[in-house]
Amino acid sequence: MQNLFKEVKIKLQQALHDAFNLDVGIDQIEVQKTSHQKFGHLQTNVSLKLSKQLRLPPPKIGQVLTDYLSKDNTFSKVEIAGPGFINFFIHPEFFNSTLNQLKDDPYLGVNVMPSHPHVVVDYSSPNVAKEMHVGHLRSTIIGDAICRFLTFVGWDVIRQNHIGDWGTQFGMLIEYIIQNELDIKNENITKCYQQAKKMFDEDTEFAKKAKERVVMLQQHDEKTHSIWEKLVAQSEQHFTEVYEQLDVLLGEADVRPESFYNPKLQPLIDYLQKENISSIDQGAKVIFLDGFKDKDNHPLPMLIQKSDGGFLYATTDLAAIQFRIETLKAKRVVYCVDARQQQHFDMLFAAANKIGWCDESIDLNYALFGTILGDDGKPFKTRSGDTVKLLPLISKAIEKATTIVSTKNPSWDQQRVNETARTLAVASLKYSDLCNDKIKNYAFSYEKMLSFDGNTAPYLLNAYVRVQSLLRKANISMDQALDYTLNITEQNEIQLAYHLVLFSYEVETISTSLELHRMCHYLYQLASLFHHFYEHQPILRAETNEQKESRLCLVGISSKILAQGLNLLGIKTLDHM
RNA sequence: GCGUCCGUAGCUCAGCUGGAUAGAGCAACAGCCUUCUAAGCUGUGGGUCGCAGGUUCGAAUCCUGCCGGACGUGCCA
Repeated sequence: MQNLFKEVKIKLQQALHDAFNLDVGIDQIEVQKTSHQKFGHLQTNVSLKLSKQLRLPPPKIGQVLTDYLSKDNTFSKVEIAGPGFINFFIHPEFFNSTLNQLKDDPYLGVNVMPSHPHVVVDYSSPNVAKEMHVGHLRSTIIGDAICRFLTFVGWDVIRQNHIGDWGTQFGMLIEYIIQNELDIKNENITKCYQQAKKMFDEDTEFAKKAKERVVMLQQHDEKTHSIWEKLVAQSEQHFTEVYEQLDVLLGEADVRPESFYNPKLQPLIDYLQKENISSIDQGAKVIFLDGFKDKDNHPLPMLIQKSDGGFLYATTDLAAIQFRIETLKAKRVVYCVDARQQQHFDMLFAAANKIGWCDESIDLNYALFGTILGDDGKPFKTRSGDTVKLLPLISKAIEKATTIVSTKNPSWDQQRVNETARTLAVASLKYSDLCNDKIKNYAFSYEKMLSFDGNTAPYLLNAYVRVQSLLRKANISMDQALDYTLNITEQNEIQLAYHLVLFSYEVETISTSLELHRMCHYLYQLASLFHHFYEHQPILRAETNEQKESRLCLVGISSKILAQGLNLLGIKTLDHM
């Protein structure tokens, strides 16, 4: 099924050919939504664009095209307007037939890729021996939604959780644990880590031992390695708990930690040296890349091995990108990372190109996001200035949602309240993060995200709940509603139907651009149009049975698309609230 | 200094590859529940799109230069 824009473009292409003997590429024809209902549904500016080429004034071109296209029964009206726009009014019959087809399509009109190329999505990436905190929230939520979109349109998605489980910090932590004879099962590892860090900075003797411990870890010293393994296992348990709480897809199979790449680093460095891709500068091994400058305007290289022989995060990222391209056969790689890392990844991609791992057919990209801010406009912290841990943050959202749900439904038992509140809280956390352009910083607020007014998860879920309630009252399932024949006639039915037809276009656009907030705005608009329709058209009390069935069908399609859209964002729906 | 990103209503934000009179929500005010969940709907007020040029039939959008803010800028990640 073509999306509506493309369908109209093809018609225009044909019209230009027939009327002016002019062949124009489909990509050069612009068709867009009108800015105003009174201008119809779609408009094109081709007559303005082609005026010079055809050596005719825009209104003249517009008139010819309008006469030609008026015969097409897709449109109820085609008119020229303003300086030469052509406005298209779509015939309700078109919406009826399109939606009657779409309702049985599991992909809801979305064009699914015929082949299933591999895409690697790198996201979440917490660190072992540290609790997950607010800094991991956006990567986890955004990455999860991206995976869901890409899977839906046909990519073979390979999730990669690049866990930080290696490096000097483990030397000091393990040394601290051994010296104090601690059993890590009974310890707060975050506190141990802070203590170890403090000693490392203050006590030179301890620092020396910690550095020796790093070497022992790398050499697989049995005692050292077994403590490390326990630390990793304990942390992974914590990560799993967070992922379950957030309903994200990440599991143990998606973990590919830094330590996995460790054996590959020295051979990689040797290879790059041998091939003269890297060089030695100021005692360190580096790759010089065009276009990167330091603060003195000198060439800024990517540092891949320190002068003491140690590796850096660029080294591991380099090994990882090679693995993803060569072993995982990725045709596309998406890094869901903080915008502050942009330059690092620009260098990484440039290096991958320079080394020759990828050609133009491989799309290396990032989904950059801004910082979560508190009420004060500064990075979100606790009152005492500490980083906000994820589990308490989720708990607090659930707690606030519980109050809201139990107030509204005093007769519900505790379990029902808890389950509903959990879904509502997680939906709110995710939606408030996803609904703004991700490159921008955003202000975190429990009150706003849990509000039923405006562009929020509760508002959308409520629209869905009203639909479910309606279907219960009609005593039919959603599938039964979809079996009815759609036959819309009223203005607010047409507005809603028009919006529903555009779902496929939105999904396809987002799968390329990764502008997840577009889906939020699409769904918000869908919910508004639905509420509008619901308030103004009787459904169960429609005048005729045919009208009632048509409206139930429209309700069914609306709810199906609403649920699918939310699902792509990683948000679960509710039947009652 | 250089680089990246951001600047749209009092507040939080949309505005896609340039298109007609720049849109939502919150907050403020005024209406609508014997009638499908009023956690909803309807209406009113509120703007030199940071500033100045340029390109264009046409600029919030593209280009250049400023102003303001955030971040980055070789041995942390």
